[in-house]
Amino acid sequence: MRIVTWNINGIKARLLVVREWLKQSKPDIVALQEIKSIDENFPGEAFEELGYNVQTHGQKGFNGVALLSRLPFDDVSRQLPGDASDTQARLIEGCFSHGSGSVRVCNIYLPNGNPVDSEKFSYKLHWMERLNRFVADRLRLEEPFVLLGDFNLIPSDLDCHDPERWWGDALFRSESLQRFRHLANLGMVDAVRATTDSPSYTFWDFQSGAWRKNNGIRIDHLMLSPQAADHLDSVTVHRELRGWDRPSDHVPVEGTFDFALPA
DNA sequence: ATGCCGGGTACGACCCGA
Repeated sequence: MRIVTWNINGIKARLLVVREWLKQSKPDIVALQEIKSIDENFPGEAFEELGYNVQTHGQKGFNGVALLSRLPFDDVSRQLPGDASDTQARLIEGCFSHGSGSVRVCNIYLPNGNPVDSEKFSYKLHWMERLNRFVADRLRLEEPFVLLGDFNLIPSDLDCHDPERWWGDALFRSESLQRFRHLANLGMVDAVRATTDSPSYTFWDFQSGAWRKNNGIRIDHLMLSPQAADHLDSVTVHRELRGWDRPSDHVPVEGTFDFALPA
């Protein structure tokens, strides 16, 4: 089973590119972030035509996440628990059966948090604390659980072309990293770092020729429960898509799992 | 280079992203 995360930076602007890649690559489950669309305007039929079931958690103008799946949804939930006043659409989770069991896939668009002297940064830190409590609950289920998406977080110097330039940014500073590392301490495995020591950037800014200079960062992640990590075969960062016409600034990151085999 | 691009809303600039 192939499970993908991809921040598409606007479904309206990216529909042709996303459809073309899905036709070529045919992944099983796709987690999209920054759809920048309300549910009613999301072009679900364009993906149903390609064989996908579609669930969205949209918002006008900004944010918004969606799940596409060849497998039917057994269950869907939206919003991160822990703050009823939070109206930003940043999480959607689906459960799927695959013959020999089930997998839970949680798609997140973690807040950026800049500038760090604003309430945006405290919102990010509180969001991460809520996420950690949510993941701790999920891990008690002791089932295959894939937490994936745009984490807006650079895990280490290795994940950054120019660490000195980024250090201190909301994506790469101690308060953010401390909360991200808590996920690993709970037992969640970074799928890319479990399988490679190469930098594996997932984002290159539109500005300043960042792609041409390979001035990238790794901020889109698949984090796996032990029961999911035991079935991980490989991870692919589809960096070639950054060179397509009208690309997103992020590229798809894909995990391949063999859920047919016993752990 | 805390906005150089690119996308959103809405139709003229302004907000937002990482």
